[in-house]
Amino acid sequence: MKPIAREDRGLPARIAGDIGRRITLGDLKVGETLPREADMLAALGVSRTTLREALKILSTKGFIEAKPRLGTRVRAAEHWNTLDPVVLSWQGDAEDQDALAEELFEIRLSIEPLAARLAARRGSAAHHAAIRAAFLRMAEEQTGIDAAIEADIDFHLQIFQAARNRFLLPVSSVIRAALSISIPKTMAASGGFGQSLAQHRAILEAIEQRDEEAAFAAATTLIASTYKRNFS
Amino acid sequence: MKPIAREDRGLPARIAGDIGRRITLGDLKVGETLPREADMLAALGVSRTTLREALKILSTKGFIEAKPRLGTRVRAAEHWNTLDPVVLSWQGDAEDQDALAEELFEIRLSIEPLAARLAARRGSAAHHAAIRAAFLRMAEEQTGIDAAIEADIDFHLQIFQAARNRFLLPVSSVIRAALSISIPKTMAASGGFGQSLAQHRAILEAIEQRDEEAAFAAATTLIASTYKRNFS
DNA sequence: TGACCGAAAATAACTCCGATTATATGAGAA
DNA sequence: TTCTCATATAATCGGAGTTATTTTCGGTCA
Repeated sequence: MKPIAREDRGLPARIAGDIGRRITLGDLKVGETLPREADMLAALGVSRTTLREALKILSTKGFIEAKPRLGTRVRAAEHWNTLDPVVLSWQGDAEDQDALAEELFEIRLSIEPLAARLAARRGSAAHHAAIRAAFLRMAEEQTGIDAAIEADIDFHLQIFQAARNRFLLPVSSVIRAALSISIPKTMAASGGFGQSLAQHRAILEAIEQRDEEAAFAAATTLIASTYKRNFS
Repeated sequence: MKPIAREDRGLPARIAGDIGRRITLGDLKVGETLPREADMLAALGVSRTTLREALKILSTKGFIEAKPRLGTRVRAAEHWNTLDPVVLSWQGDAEDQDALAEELFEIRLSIEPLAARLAARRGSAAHHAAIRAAFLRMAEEQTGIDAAIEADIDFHLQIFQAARNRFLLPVSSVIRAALSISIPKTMAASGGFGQSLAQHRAILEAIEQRDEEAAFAAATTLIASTYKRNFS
């Protein structure tokens, strides 16, 4: 299983990350036209193709917009594809991380119960088995803290898989990236782990019994209490 | 105001669309390695740079994965960035459009009430005014059917703007693309328009009075009844 | 004299091209 | 079995020509 998602492979991706981070940090401001192609080539020391691919990446993520004669401009934050895990990792360096985490919880509180409900409704037996397997790995005493975190993340992802909704999957990739950051913080509040485990079990059993409402409610409880542990 | 979002500008984007559609249509199957660079160059009649930028676009949308010596492979559908409006438009040509529309309604039913609640909680006066303006344009008798649809879409988008949640915005761009397809169908069920208008008004007033629960409930009602009009 | 319209120039992104470099895989030998 | 090397393929490079859009300048009409 790969660590998280290293999409920083390749020179263009790294260049795109450098520029993207400078944008999220406010170093490059919205509306500003960044240097001309020729100037950036000299500054970065890469070839035109590499730079162009980097800019293409930023463009598909909604960060920039290139027009002839005008140059390449930084687009407003509302156009950014915040759900892209890579974009999220760029924003992870920004200073308003608490606000970002709170906004993420708002959307998780809305999405994860839905995923649990759909997983109960139309998840296959194989899907349910995968969820259970992740839970067992998580509950296993012997597993170390890192493996438990990995299993926790996998538990949530398997629920999204079981929901069989194509619009849910891209959201899950964000949640994966976010969980890998927030779970350790949650774990640190020791004693919370036992409670968290019981809440995970409640979700699992509701899904296996195809009790949609119970699954929805259990997921709501879990996210809400996780939210409280992180913000109070 | 721009028509919807013409991201088909540029030759690489068109090539990417051609290949992307072939993937969503199942012409190119998952796991399959598509032809070598050199062969595709000849088949498409474009330059290497153009093809590479097209493949880069597909890569950022999670459609393909390129590795030296192995070739470029089609990734599984669960990696696709379905929330990308462009990807949605590609899938619009696929055959299982009804299932896709149903999945979209599932997520809208979960997301839009949240957006309405947040808009009521922390939307500024300017945000609320923008929502009201969209509603008035929509209610105006004189406006033609096309303008009314445009206003309807704008109404929903303004709510997402007012919600001030960065993770909600990328979702809204999908809903915009989807609404432009589904609304005409809904409108066709004539008589529904009057009811729909009243439901929009209920959302607007709840938001303006900062009544979070009422806004949440009203949005739920609207989406649910829209769903029923489309699927029964 | 002032405002408006049209054509040309300037600028920057866009497209194309062929060569070179890096890397991963698989075959063959130790 | 393990290590090494050949090979196929994507990744990177740099340059030249093309296209599109804005700006500016010149002319015309009121």
